[in-house]
Formats: sequence, structure tokens, C-alpha cells
Amino acid sequence: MKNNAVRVRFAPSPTGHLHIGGVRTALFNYLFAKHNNGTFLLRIEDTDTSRSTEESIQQIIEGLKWIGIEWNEGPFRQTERKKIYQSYLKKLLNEGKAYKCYCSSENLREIREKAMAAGENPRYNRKCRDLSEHPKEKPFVVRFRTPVDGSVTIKDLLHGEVTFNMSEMDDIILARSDGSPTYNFVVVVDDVEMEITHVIRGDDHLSNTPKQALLYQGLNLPFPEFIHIPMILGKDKKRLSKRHGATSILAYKDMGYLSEAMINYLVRLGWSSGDQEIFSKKEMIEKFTLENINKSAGVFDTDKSLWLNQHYIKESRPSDISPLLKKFLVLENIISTENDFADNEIEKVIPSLQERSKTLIEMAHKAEFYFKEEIVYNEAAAKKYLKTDILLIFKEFEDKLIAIYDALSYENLEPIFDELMKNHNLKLGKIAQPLRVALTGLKESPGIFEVIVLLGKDKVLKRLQKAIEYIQP
RNA sequence: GGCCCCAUCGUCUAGUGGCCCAGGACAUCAGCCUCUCACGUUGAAGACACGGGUUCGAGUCCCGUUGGGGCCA
Repeated sequence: MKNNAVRVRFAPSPTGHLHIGGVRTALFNYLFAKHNNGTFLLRIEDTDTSRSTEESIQQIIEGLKWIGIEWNEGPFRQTERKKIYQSYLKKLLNEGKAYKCYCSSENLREIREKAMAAGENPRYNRKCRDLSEHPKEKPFVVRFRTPVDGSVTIKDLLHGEVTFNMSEMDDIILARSDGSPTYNFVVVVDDVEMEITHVIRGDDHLSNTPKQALLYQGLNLPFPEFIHIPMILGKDKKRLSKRHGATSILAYKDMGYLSEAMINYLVRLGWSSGDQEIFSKKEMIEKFTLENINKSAGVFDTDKSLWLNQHYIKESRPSDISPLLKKFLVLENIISTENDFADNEIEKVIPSLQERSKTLIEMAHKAEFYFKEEIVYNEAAAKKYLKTDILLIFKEFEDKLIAIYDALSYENLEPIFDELMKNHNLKLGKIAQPLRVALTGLKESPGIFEVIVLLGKDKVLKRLQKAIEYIQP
């Protein structure tokens, strides 16, 4: 039945980049909706026109799309819904549940400061609550007639019942003097209008909830279910911010994260299903229930996110990674344009790098020696390994390589190395390491056979020649 | 400051009164594998914040303290 169909929403304000905490909130909403065959909607809370930007809206959309969270309805924008808020405001005013307050903000600040000085809770004195005469042409805000005593209890599916005393509450401002509706009011109207059944949001909103609950009561409407999920903290247990590193979801994309890794990391931060660590999107949807959400705040752990990223890089098909890697190769100035190398040339190199790359950027850097025409020797490595004692072996290897007419392969390379080892009474390492430096310039690389095969005969011979000249100028 | 929320290894977590002298994962350390780096694999170290109750029995329930976070300014 439609009546008990789950409807949830993600409602970010477009005042900056899309924060990973926001993404996690969106994800929990999305998974809850999908798990219950419900509807997930996206609502842009852009009433604060001074801080909202079109660019942020695009970032929100791009971020959600990247990570694979799709919405069924929206994006709705609050700036397009002003008439709706006005009609609710009028209704409340007409029913006497709200009133106009003419107190100036200076006046209010004075009251506040006095109260603070007296060690009391700063509150509005409700001077205009029961005004019989209304001054004309004086600016006013609209306030809600908050009950004077008693308490509100909200039920939160995670936290249970939470009670707030009316004595703590002010007469909530519903509309500012310029007529614009305030956050707590707009949220309630929208959630009502959009028939939201479950409000899943960060627990920084828990303290706002009693105000909203009062408005539901004022409107004679039943509460939706509330689920306040814990926040994401930085390493120092402070609210996650730029100081802790990247907080924007798209920054992770730019750092070479795979979206599968990011969504997997985020779902396990504050939610679990037994001991399972790796989840496909399908599994998340199947297994996601509110009961398994944690109540305490979680610290974002870069190490674990990198481990997951490496895991998904390892598991990926090279053909899926290659277009992404290509972009990073260009961005990191390793190849000059996307047309420099054919897709299959990039793709064939990937298996050698998958298990040694935590990010795609790292993979791009490790792939450099495959694509650059000229390699630069790591100084320490060259000094240690490119010495006269290896010269004969390099020359012998060169000769043997020239004699091969087929494409290089593990099969035709192995006998060559066996022979070199036997002739010079050396272990493979003694030959492979200098060769590695000659071919890659590096101390570490994929397996030497892999490197030789992937580089191809021409490049190998060229680099060998260069190494020989380096040793014996 | 007032109000609200939270509290298991460094971190993410399992645990829903006996199965727990607390399990898994990341990170750390050591061994093995090995042409380097990784991967893989084996093992080690590492936590129920503290104090009171309740109960035959508490990580698990209640109260307080402490600590952290949030909201309001």
C-alpha cells in the first residue's frame, strides 16, 4: 500500500562541496529506501540565498552520481517552493498558533545579554505574544506560540525517547523580518508536503527536533519516524573538517579512489553486518537495516579507506580501470594527451600494477617508466647496481635478446635467465636487480619478467644500451 | 554556560544477561613466500573509561562521575 511505503530524503544545503558525512547520510537514506522498496528523494535546501551557490548544487549532484546514489524524485529546490511556505505561515497565523513579533534585533540582543550576565538562559521575553494592537509599518518576524510548560518527547528509532522541557524552548521564529521562512519551519513543511515517512539525518539535528516536533503538533500532523545517525569525526575526535584532510567526496575521486571503495568505506562507518567488511552495492541494500546502525560517532580512518581502495583496485577488471587511469596519466603529466597511447597499451600494463597501488594516482606514477621515452635513474639505485661487475651480463643478455625473433614472453625469457645464472654462478636477484634499475630506473617495480615483456624488445634493448653507456662512458 | 546525545583494542566494529580470561577488520610488529616493491599467508601485541548498584551471574540493565561530541547563542 502507498500509505506505508517508505519515503526518505537527503536534504543538503548547497553552501560548499559535498561533505563525506553528507554522503554517508545520503547513503543510509538511499539504502533504507532501496531495502524497503521505498522512494528516495533529493531536496536542495537553498533558502539561504546568500550562501547557496549553483556550483555547490552541481557538486552535490555530481558527487552522488559518482558514488552511485540515485534519487527517485527531485532535486527539489526550496527557493521554488516559497508559496507553499507562505500558505502554511498564513494558516498558523490565522489559527493564532503563530504571532507577529515587532521587537527589534537590538532589543532582543539586549535581553539576551542581560540574561547571560545574570547567568540565566538567554530567552525571548514573549513581549509581543499577546499584543492587542499591532503597530503599522513596523517590521516583524513571525513566531510560533510555543506551549509555556510541559515537555515534548520525540521518538527516535535509534536513540529511543528523548524528552525536552518547554522551559528550554523559545517562541520559535518561523519567518524573518524580510518574510523568508526559517530552517526549522521549512524542513517541517517540506517533509510534510513530500510525505516523508522517515527522517534520517545527522545527530547534530537532534537538538532541532523538538522545535520541529512542536510545529508538527501545531499543524495537527503526525510525526515522521526520526533516526539520528552519528557524526563522522577526524583523527582528533573533532568534527571532521578540512584540517583533517579532504572532506569533499569529489576530492576522493580526484585522489584516485574508486567509488566502490568509497561507498564501502562509508557504509561501514556507523553500520555493520556481523564481521563482514566487503559489500557490493547489492549486498548493502539486502543487508541494510536500522538496527545495525551504531550510536556513537566514528573517526574517519584514511588507512582503512586506502586498504579498501587497494582491494577494489585489485579486484577490478583492467578494462574498467584503464579509462580512469588514462585521465590520471594525463593529469600527472606522464603522458601528454589521451591520444598518446591506445587503450589496450594502457590496459595491458595494469595487471602488473594492481596489487601495488593504493590509489589510481599511485598507479599512474608507478606506470611512468612504461610510457616515458626516457627514464631517469634513481640516484641511489644506479650507484648501487649499475656497476662494472654487471656489464658483461648486460651485454650477454643483450645478445641473447637480439637473437629472439618471437614476441617476448615468460617462456622464451626464462631459459635466457637460467643460462645467465649458470654462466656467472649468480642467483636471479643479482641479475634482476641491476636489470630493474636499467629498465625502470627504480629500486622497485613489478616482476622483472613482467617488466621486460610489457616494455617490449625495442625499449628493453634501448634502455640496456643506455645503461651500458652509463656504466662505461 | 544551559540542554541533548554518546562511551568495547590506536581506528572501524561483533557482542542484545551465562556461548566472552571478549571475536573480526585496518594499522603496527615478527615469521614464511620471494628477483625488488607489493600481494598472499602464519603469528604476536592490543579494548569492555571509572565508581556504585540490580542479579546466582554484567561488556550487556540502572544510577553517578569522567571524557568526547552536538545544539543554542
